[in-house]
Amino acid sequence: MSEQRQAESCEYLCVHQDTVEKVLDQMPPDEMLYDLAELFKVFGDSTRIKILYALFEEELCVCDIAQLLGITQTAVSHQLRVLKTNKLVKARKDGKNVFYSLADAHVYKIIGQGMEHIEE
Amino acid sequence: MSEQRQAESCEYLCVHQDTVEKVLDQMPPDEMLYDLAELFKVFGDSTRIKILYALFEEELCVCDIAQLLGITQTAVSHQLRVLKTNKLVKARKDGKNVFYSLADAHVYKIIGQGMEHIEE
DNA sequence: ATAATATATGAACAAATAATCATATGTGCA
DNA sequence: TGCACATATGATTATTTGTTCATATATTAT
Repeated sequence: MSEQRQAESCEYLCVHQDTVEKVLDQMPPDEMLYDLAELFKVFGDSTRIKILYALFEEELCVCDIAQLLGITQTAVSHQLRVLKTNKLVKARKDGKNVFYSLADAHVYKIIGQGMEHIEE
Repeated sequence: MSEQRQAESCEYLCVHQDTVEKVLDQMPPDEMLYDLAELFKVFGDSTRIKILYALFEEELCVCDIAQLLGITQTAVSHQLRVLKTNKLVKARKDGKNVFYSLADAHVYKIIGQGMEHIEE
């Protein structure tokens, strides 16, 4: 069926068939590219970026983050859930508080690379 | 005004004030974090990720990309515009064709870091 | 047990966005 | 000049998504 859609999409065939096939060979599976987009989507929101950046320094509880960013506790909780689901932060419960911290070093690296790009 | 919202956001002050202030000191300006989110938003769509990945190999014209991904030329053009606006791809005109290629090495690096994270 | 606080969650709403359709622009060729 | 093709663009629409509001859950102290 993918063949059909391709046929529809480009009727007049300017296409360099050999090039297209070569590139197609080296493309990762669709599912992986989809997951990758999903990951970047998580970074693609300023509230979540701010949360991640705040956690660069040290672990913070939900209410700390809310005050830090000047947004409601509810909004923070929702976004923390997104970040946690995508394994970008981890949670540590301590009494009534839940302290969040970065899950691993990839978060630094990804954000770092992004920073480099916009600083041009 | 930011002060007011902060006060509203956390009425019961579980907040560790010293920690919050320390983190606040080290946060980049809001505008930068906003730009950063905008950049990642561009990577946060599977069509655009596929286009970028396809361009890893070599430059491609619009119609090549359309066939490669099995989507319409119009959809490709729209997304290429987003990518170009954000300086992730550059265009080279050759007769009726417009060939697109990656704008710089950051694209590789950012996607590479993302890949590392999902491969776990 | 009850009250107070910290966090989480579900539903609803508003804003953002990606694809589609129709059409415009630009380029090469007869 | 006129036609065919490659790409771009504007408007519309359907979907996604972030916030808010109301409320639920969990923990501590009285």
